[in-house]
Amino acid sequence: MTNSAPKRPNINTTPIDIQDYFKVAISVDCVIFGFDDNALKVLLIKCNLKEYEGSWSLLGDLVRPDEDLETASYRVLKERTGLDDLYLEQVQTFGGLNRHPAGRVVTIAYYSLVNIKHHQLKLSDNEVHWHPLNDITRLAFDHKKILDLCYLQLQKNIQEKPLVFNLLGNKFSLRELQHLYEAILGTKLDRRNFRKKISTTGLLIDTNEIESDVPHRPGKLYKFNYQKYQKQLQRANGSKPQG
Amino acid sequence: MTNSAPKRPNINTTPIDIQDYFKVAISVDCVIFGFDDNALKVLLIKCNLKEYEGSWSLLGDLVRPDEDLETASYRVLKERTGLDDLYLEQVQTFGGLNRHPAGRVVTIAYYSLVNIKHHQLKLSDNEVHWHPLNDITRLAFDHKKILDLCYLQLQKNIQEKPLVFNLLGNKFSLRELQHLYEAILGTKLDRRNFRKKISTTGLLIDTNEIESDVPHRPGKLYKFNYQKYQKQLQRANGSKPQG
DNA sequence: GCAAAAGTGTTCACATTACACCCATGG
DNA sequence: CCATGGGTGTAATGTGAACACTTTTGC
Repeated sequence: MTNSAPKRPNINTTPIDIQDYFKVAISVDCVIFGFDDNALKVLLIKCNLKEYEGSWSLLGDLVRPDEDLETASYRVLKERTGLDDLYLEQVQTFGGLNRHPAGRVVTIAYYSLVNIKHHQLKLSDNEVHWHPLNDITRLAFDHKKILDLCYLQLQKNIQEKPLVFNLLGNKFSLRELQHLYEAILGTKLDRRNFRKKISTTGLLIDTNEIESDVPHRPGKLYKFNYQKYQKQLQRANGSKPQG
Repeated sequence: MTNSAPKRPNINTTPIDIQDYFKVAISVDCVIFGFDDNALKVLLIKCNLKEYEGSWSLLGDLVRPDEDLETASYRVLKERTGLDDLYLEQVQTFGGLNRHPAGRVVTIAYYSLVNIKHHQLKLSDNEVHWHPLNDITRLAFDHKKILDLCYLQLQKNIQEKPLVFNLLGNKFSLRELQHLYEAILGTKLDRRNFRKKISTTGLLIDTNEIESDVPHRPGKLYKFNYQKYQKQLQRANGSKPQG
């Protein structure tokens, strides 16, 4: 913000009533990624605006007058997935003039990663469905653009921050984890190199359990070491360059 | 966004008139970095709100009703520096409830890099000044938080994208460039490794000129190879993982 | 000739890549 | 016994970090 109108008339050369500025609505849109059947999926809802009848859209809502952006995005996440202990990352803000038929709506995009199996029963609203990312070609509003950017952001982040564990169950095999990485990155990975890389992070805890019900030799099951991850994060931030 | 109120009453459990949502203002705030005297600087303006009298703030303005976010941010940049051929990067959006005394103002933060010498004469508004980044301890509103985040973003970006050349003159020596990197990263760099690294990018053009008026052996002067950089960008984006 | 910075290569540690075989399980 | 994936190591290559001496110029 905002050294706006009063004492600096040179900035706003065309005089506009200050009240004309306060006619925007803010929304949040959440790109909620899930992982199932070795495919990345996104939670979408049937759009209820006649302009986009039959289209799907991201999960979003207007930000309430008494609500800050984070509160709103976590509210949407909670309302749609029942989950409230997840990480939401702000990605970008979209403010095109005609992106919403109801008026000027500026939207802030967030993404989150959820375990499909953990909350699928809470999807009470049957207009909400998981869609394979690769099948999504069109969405309402500018939501396809938002989705693409959030996916790109996810691809970037996975290299630095192994937060993708949220997409898997509490316990998982290295195969599941590798398939997840492959789905996100859109590439095949070398099994031995992948396991070495993961193992050097030291972020996996061997549960001493193995898979069952797999039609092949069962793999070991691991848990994510959240504590150790938190400590690593703190160390990393503590040793940042000055500033 | 925005599957807002009408047909999905379960989302908004407390009924709020749709018009209550359209009472927000949007602003852009630009963190304009410059480089001079081997120090990173930021362009600040004296805040003209009585609530923050005497404080400095970032350069920002309300987004006009008929203006999208990019247009607004480039307008602010142009108005304050006279420059219109620069790169502006959106960093994050800040929407805290009480961040602005005039009402709910959600601001989108951008940063840009400008050459101080190239535009200093155009700073007609004498309430606008360059401030060494390291001297800035307080700003109006939440602008210190915004500044810190933009600086962090700049530090991240410099590793991947050598856009910082905008901070230097058309021709520059490797010493100037290294000092710039050191100022941004807040660290000392090894001269030989730095020159090797820069030289392998192939993005410098030897102008066959040398410095003058330096009290030591003059260094070669280089130009940034924008064309080659653009091509590298395109190649990099073309070979992205599928999506 | 002195101060100050330009210019220049090698070595080492570490990370990334490519690559192949035997093992355990379910069917 | 067959199919499927589990589990494992090594060599080659590339990348980042550390490090010292000679050269050129202004003063």
